[in-house]
Amino acid sequence: MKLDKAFYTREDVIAISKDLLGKYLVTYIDGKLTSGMIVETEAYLGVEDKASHAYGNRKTKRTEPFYKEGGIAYVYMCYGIHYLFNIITNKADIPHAILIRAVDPYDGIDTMLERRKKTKLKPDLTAGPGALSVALGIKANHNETDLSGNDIWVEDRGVVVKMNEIIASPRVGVAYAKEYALKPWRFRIKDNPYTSKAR
DNA sequence: ACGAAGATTGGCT
DNA sequence: GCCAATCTTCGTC
Repeated sequence: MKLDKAFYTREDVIAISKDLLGKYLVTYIDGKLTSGMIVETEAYLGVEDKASHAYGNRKTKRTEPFYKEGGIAYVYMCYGIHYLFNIITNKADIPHAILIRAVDPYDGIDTMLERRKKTKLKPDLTAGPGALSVALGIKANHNETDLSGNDIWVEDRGVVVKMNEIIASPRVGVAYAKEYALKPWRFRIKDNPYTSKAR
């Protein structure tokens, strides 16, 4: 069943990041249903987190979604090429976000292969935030999409991920964030082949 | 196999 | 201008 608003508006973004592991990210875009089980997430703690776009309550056009109530998508372009899909959490004006880094393909694998211009199902189909967005058809116009709508949502399909199957590690690509670069706010499911390269 | 570089937009120093 | 929450391609070993 679809996760409701109450799931996203909780205050503990780290707990939500862990809870999202094993849930299914589903999109219905361009008339095609695609989905995958979330296997890797990263928490961004907003105001106090130097790696976050919303560090220090930074407010720009780009960061506007951060200040809305949890349960919407934040899609932004990185390196001018890739769209990264994030979920905004917590209440309005508290800029927490969770980056979805990898999913394990489930529904609509043919569609995902087509979008990624691949012919064979390999672990790189949806490993990595940029690849995942392409596979699921997520683009810039999906920024601020309400996750209780019918375009993008997250479902609980009864998969249980045990605590000892969750690996916490430092985030990548955020060395500039000083002490926050080392915080173990990246979560993945142990031994899942779709998590992006181990570090 | 692995490492280096390129693509390209937005926001900050 | 420069750098970023990245991925792919190309060159070399």
